[in-house]
Amino acid sequence: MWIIDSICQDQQNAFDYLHQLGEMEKEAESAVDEELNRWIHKKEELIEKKETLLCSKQNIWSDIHVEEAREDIHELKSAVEFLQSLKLGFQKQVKLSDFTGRTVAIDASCWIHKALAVSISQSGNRQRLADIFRKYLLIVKRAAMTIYIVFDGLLLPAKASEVEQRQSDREERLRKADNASLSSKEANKFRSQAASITFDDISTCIDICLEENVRYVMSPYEADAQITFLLNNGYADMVITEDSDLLAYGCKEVIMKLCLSGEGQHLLLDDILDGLKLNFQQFQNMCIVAGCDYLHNVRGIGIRGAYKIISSGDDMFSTLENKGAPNNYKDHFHETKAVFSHQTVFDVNTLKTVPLHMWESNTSTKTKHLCGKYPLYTLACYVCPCGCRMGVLEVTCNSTPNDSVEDMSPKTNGQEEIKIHIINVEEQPFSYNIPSFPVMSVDLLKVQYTWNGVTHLGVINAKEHSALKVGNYTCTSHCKINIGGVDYLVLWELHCDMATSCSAPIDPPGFNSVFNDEGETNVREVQETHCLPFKVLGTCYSTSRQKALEMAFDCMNEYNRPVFVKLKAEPTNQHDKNAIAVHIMTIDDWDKVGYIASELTKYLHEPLKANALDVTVNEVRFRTTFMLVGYYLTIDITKMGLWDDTVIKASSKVK
DNA sequence: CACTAGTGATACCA
DNA sequence: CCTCGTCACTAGTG
Repeated sequence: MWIIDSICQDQQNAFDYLHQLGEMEKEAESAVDEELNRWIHKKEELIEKKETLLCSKQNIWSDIHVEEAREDIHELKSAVEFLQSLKLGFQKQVKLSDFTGRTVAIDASCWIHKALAVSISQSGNRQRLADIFRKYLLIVKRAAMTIYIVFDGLLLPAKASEVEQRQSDREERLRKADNASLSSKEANKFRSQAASITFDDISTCIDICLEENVRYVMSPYEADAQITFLLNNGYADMVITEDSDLLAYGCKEVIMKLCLSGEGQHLLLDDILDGLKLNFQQFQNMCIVAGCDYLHNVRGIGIRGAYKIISSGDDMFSTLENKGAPNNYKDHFHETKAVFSHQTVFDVNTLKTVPLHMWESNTSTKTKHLCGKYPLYTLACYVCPCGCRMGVLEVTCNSTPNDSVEDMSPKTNGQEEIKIHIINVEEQPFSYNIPSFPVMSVDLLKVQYTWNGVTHLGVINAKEHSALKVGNYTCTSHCKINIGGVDYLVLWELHCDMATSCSAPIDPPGFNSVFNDEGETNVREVQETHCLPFKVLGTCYSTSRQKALEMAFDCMNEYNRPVFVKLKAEPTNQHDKNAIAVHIMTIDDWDKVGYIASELTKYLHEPLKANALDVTVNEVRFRTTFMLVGYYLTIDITKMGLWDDTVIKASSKVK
């Protein structure tokens, strides 16, 4: 604008100026060009860098097999769905009590994750984690099963993109949670989705295992491989887990989807193999061909495609190449197979890390590295099978698999009994942080003891043996430990040779005799009755209802004490004059926990008035699906004569 | 038609 | 600083 003005006022000057401007523009242009070139160059650099990164990402897949195996889970779930669709009937609904006396290995991570999600969605913090974890533990204990809890091991460096993706997902959810327009309840739900397991959480759960005298194993890498090892070597008979990938590892007997009522789905690998007419190797191949992360499935090959290829008996690699598999597919396939077969696990007997299955002699060193000999050292914790105390063992692995753990393995078997004489106990405990695992720390006391006439240095758990005196002891659980370059023997479990006091576990309060009989007598005397389950709605409406139901759950499952139910019409209910509320009594008071579905109330009013209904608890169920977390109640309503078909239909339709 | 890949919605009563 | 969802449905493909 101003230039037009000046043209009008002084043409010559203006033209000069325009000329100048033109020169300036030229300069500017070349400057822009330069800048542009710089950026183009930079872009090329970045692309190059990105390619290098991508390349190295492929090369270091050994480090990330934990992440990748996670992908398998997804695919294998569809494998199970597929099996279901074949209607093989391999899956049976069972109760845990059917397995009394068996030894079970449990994948702890699914419980922790579930419990954490519940805790945060309910209260916004992690406080209830311990509570819920213990509940799960107790239902297995109550079935009188021997337990091995298996925790996931050290985290390996994960794929950068994967981690970023997950991180951003989590941040997105947290951002949603901070949205002010949401109620605190909704916000907590978003937070629960963003929650991730921390070392503290694991520590909490380990403490619970110790308190409950439950053996646990810290797996060097994946819990799944560790569990498979326990099963293959007879340390456990069966598995409890949420994931079906245990089947692909070769676990024979799996219980999935265990809920707090003690019910779950029971799977036998042999049934599945029979049904599919495959041997185990073929089954495992099928699972891999159907796709996992670092060995992505060939586009267009899903679970059925994989099944067809495997069951046809043709050479699967040529078939897959025809379908567009990349050249290196075969190599990657074998590497995947190795991770499934030879992943490093912890041998609870020899206290060494070993491959899940022995290596074939001609396996390349490179492939061996892929299965978890990589870290310089790892750690395994266990509770000795004879006693109840924890043993800790530091296992150092060399980076070359061949001379893996020979030097560092303890000379003594941790379960072998030794008779010792303690001659000196230091007064001041010191805290020992277990290397590479930040949360595990124990307070130890240094002691001197003689064994076979030779004096040794040892340590004892300060908490457990605070009042330990000099004298003769039998040690039933011990392991070697190295502190500041000095070897000590950790004496986990000590029995004084003179005293034989043994504190029995405390039984839950015995309500049984008082209540057990009367609840059932009424039902039995009535003949020609018909019992129908009714779902109770609105149980998650308020925390008071949830609290009452939680109490009911504990009464039924922990104390074997009956819970009484009654129906109560609410003619004064503002929304529906026909409303029928459901009340339960646990200890001494009636609590309203929900309502009968509105479409069913009309069938109940008359017999209710006539006092002709008998109402009992069918089940209290704890559910943890997305956005739906809490205790749900189903009641049985029994009446004289048969329920009408319309009622049966309507009742089954509810929710 | 059989199968796969991708997407979106999911919850709380009377 | 820190681990995992699932179902039902649809559009697309060979």
